[in-house]
Amino acid sequence: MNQVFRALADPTRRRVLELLKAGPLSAGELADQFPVSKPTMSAHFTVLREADLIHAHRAGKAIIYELKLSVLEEALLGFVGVFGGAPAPPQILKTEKE
Amino acid sequence: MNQVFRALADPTRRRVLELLKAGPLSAGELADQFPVSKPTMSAHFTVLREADLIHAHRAGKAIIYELKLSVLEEALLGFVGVFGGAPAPPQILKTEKE
DNA sequence: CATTCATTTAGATGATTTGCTAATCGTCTA
DNA sequence: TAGACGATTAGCAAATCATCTAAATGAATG
Repeated sequence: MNQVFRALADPTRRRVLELLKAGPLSAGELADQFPVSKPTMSAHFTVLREADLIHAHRAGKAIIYELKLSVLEEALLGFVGVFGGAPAPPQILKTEKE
Repeated sequence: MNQVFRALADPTRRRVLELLKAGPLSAGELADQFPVSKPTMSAHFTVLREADLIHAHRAGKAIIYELKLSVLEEALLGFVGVFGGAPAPPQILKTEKE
């Protein structure tokens, strides 16, 4: 869980997760969305992978990343859950894609 | 919001928030719970204050800290909420907003 | 099988973070 | 008003982080 919060501390990495929520993308497709070099993006992917927030697999020359939504939700909701007090958090925002 | 995630990236600071959820505590009472020096804890409090996650007020010699639960919940639930199902928000890659 | 393409690894650098000790700042109290 | 007390600020060292360019790797293709 510490690694999840570490990973989430960087805006670039949070944005990567947001892009990935729409569906899997290759390292290159992701990198194209940011104003930093590909090696830098590769390092960000490593941090996200170590936090178990994304999963990678090779498809030909490309490497495809996909979001592990349940890990993200469990970490964040789990932490917020500790603070059970005020307005009850709606727990309905699970995997309701369309 | 970036500052909130930055603040949450450190385990000591997350633990401070958890201790504070039970009620306000002075800087010294908080510091007693951790194996680091008081100046170091003071620096952590500064980070939490800058993220607007805690509020400080003086009571005699002591400085009392209390959790701002709504700020924490809004940041975390707000972020998790983005992962509810809607398509990726069109956003420009300039990183950072505040 | 040499080349090209997608991505990662290596190695370096400047910025930021975390931690310390020593010194200082407010506030209370004898 | 002089200490004592709780906490913060100053100043510094060590570790980590985000970033870069150049080089290496793995897989497809002519």
